Amino acid sequence: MPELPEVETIKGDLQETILGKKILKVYVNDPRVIREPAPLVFKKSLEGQAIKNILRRAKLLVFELSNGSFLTIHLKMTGQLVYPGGSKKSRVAFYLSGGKILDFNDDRLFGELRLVRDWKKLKFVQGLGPEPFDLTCADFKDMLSKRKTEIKPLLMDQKFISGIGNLYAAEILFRAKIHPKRSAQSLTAEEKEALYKEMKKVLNSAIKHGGSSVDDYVRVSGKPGDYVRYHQVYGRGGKPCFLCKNPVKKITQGGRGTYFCANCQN
DNA sequence: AATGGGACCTGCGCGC
DNA sequence: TGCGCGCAGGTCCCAT
Repeated sequence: MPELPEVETIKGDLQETILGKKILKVYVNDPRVIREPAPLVFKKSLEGQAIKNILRRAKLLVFELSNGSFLTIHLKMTGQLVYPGGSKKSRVAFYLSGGKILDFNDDRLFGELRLVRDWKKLKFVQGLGPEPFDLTCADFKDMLSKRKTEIKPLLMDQKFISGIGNLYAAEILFRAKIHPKRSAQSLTAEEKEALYKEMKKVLNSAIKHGGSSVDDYVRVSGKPGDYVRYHQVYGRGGKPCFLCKNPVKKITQGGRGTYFCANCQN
């Protein structure tokens, strides 16, 4: 599940491999992933464009093209970008200058590709909350004080703060020793500060280790990210907590699985 | 504002 | 061996 660290890793990988290359041909093998414009227009408009820049906002990748338009890619759950590619299973194949192929793979077809004039005008982008690394601790504390909702779903709310998903919300809360069902505004000043610090630490460390390869996520090279070995709770239901040895619990919050240690997180 | 559910999808692991 | 089922979670959308 690509979250901020995975998408940031992919951005870096792409910058090292395909930045400046020209898109010669686009093969849309499954039109369902092309959200706008119509798949044939998407293909024809992209062909001939060079990739001038690659950005990330929240979990969205943005390619700036030579004619000033933007290709946006949201990997959602199972999307992958692989280079050099050439898989028969690719949903979209981009033939690049230099003779190699960039594959967009996506088993579950949740991914979304768009070609737009101005990516910042996308409704999804307009609704995004601040990037975790753009926030001061004071801002963050203030934002938390105004919300009564449970802290874990709130961390995953892209309108509140952008880039954190189910996996990193669990890991951050464990390290901050905060129970996932606590109301945001019930947190003490110390807890809010711990949450802010651990949020940045976890995200930075995950980026440094190339993200977490659970399920389908791989780096652009096809190799896994390394951060799974630092996971404390995610995916460890029933296994002993690394700190206190009590079994890690799994509950459902907002329809999503939440892993936590009921002894260490209060 | 908050909360809960369904929808979009497919691959996987489970029980039988 | 194979079948049916539930589950995985990012985002949108609707209902309450």
